[in-house]
Amino acid sequence: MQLSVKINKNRTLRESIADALRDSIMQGQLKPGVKISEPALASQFGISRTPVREAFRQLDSEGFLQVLPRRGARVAPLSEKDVREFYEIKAELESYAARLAALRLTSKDMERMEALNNQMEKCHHQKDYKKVFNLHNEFHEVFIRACGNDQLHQLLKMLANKFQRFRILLTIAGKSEGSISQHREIIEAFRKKAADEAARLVAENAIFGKEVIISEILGEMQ
Amino acid sequence: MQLSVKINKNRTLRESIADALRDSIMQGQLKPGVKISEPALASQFGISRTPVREAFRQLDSEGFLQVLPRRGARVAPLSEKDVREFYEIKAELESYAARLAALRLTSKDMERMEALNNQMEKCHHQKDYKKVFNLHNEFHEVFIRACGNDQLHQLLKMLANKFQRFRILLTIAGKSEGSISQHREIIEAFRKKAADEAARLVAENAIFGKEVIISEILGEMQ
DNA sequence: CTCTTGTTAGATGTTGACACCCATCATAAA
DNA sequence: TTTATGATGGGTGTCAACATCTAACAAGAG
Repeated sequence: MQLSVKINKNRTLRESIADALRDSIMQGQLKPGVKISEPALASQFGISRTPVREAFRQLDSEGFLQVLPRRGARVAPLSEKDVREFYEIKAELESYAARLAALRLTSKDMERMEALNNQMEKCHHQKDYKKVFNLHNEFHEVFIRACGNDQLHQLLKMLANKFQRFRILLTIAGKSEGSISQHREIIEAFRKKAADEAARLVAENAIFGKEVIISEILGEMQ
Repeated sequence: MQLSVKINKNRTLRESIADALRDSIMQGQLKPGVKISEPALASQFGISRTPVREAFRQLDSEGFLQVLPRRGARVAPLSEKDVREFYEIKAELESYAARLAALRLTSKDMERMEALNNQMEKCHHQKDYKKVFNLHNEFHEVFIRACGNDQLHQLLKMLANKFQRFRILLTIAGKSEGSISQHREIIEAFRKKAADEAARLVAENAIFGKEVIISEILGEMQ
C-alpha cells in the first residue's frame, strides 16, 4: 500500500500516521479486512512502532480499524447491514438538525446552500465526482452546523467519515441528480421556514441515498 | 486518586488501565479538568508508561479524556450545553428506536421491562440508587436492542457512558419517581403496539431527564 | 512594578530491545 | 486420510532509556 504521510515538524508522528491511515481507509485505498502490520508501516516511514501503535488505538475507537489483542489490526469491514443502519441513523439525526435549523438559518446560509448545490450540478455534468462529493458534504454541513447542537454536528461528521468509503460510491456512480433536485426542495422548505417539511425532506434524502447504495451499488459489487 | 485495577493475566495492561480510568471517570471519582500524569499512573501500578499512553489514546477518542499533544491528559470537561445537547440527541435516537421496537418486542421483552421497572421502584424506596441507575439503563436497553439497529444500540451505549457521570446524578438525587411512572406509560404504549405514542413518550422521558438535570442539579452545583 | 528572557525541573514523544503469544507448518499417532 | 502434538518464525505487549518540549520560576531590562 502507498500511504502519503506529510511529516510536519509541529505535529506528532502519531497524528500524521493516524491521519494518513484514516484518509486511506476513507478513500477506499485500504480495503476492508486488509491486515495492517505495525512493523511494516513503521519501517516504511522509518519510525518506530510506538507512534504507529498509538495511531491504531485511536483509529480503533473511531471505527476505522479493528484491533484485536495479540492478533493485529485490520481495516474494519462494513456490512450491508451496517450501511443500512448508518443511513437510518443519519436520516433521524439530520432531519432533527433540519427542523432546528429551519428557524435559525441566516440569509447568508441560504445563499451558500444554493451556491453549493449549483456548483454540485455543474461539477456533476463535468464528471468531477470527487468535487461533487465534497460539495455534497458541505451542503449538509451548513444546516447541521446551523442547528446549534455542536455535539450533533460532531457526531454526524464522525459517522459520515466512518462511512465515507460507501457514501462516495454514490457520487462516483453518477447518481447525484436525485440528490441535487432533492436539495432544491430542501432549500425551498427552508426558505418557507417550514421546519417539519424540511425535516421530512432531509430524512427522505438520506433514505434515498440508502436505497440507491443498497440496490444499485452493493448489489452489483458481488 | 485511588484506582482499582484488576490485572487479569488474559487481558492487556492497556485494557485494564483503560477500563479502570473509564470507570473512575464515569462514576465521577475523577473530576472534570483534573490532570492525569502518565508517570504517576504508571508507577502507581508498577508498570511502564507505554500501556498507559495507549489507554489515554483510546479514552481520548471515546470522549472521556482530552489529550493535547505535549500537554498531557485531563478528564474531559462537560458543559451544561453538552449535557443539554446530549439529552436532545438521546431523545431523537431513543424515540426512533422505540418506534421500531414497538412492532418487534416479544412478550418476554415486555415482561423483562415490567420486572426491571418494578425492581427500580423497590430499590428507589430502599434508596439503593446505584442499583436504580443500573436498572434504569437495563430498561432502556431492552427496546434499544430490540429495535434491530445494532449500530444505533452501540452509539447510544457510547453516549450514555460518556454522560454517565451526569445521568447518575438524577437517580442519586432521588429524582426517579418521574421516570418510573413514565416507564409504565411506555410499557403500556408498547403493549398496545402504539409505535408513535411509544416514540413520543420515550422522547419526553429524555427531555424530562434533561430538564431535571439542568434545573435542579446543575443549577445547584454552582 | 510589569514585561521579557533565560534556566531548570518535570513531562511527553520516540526509540530499540526483549519476552511472550499466536498462527503455521511439520511430524507423529489414530 | 485425519486429527493431535510440538517446534518455529513472525508479530504483539511491555519496558527502560533517550530526545524533545512545556511550564514554572528567577533574574534582569524597561
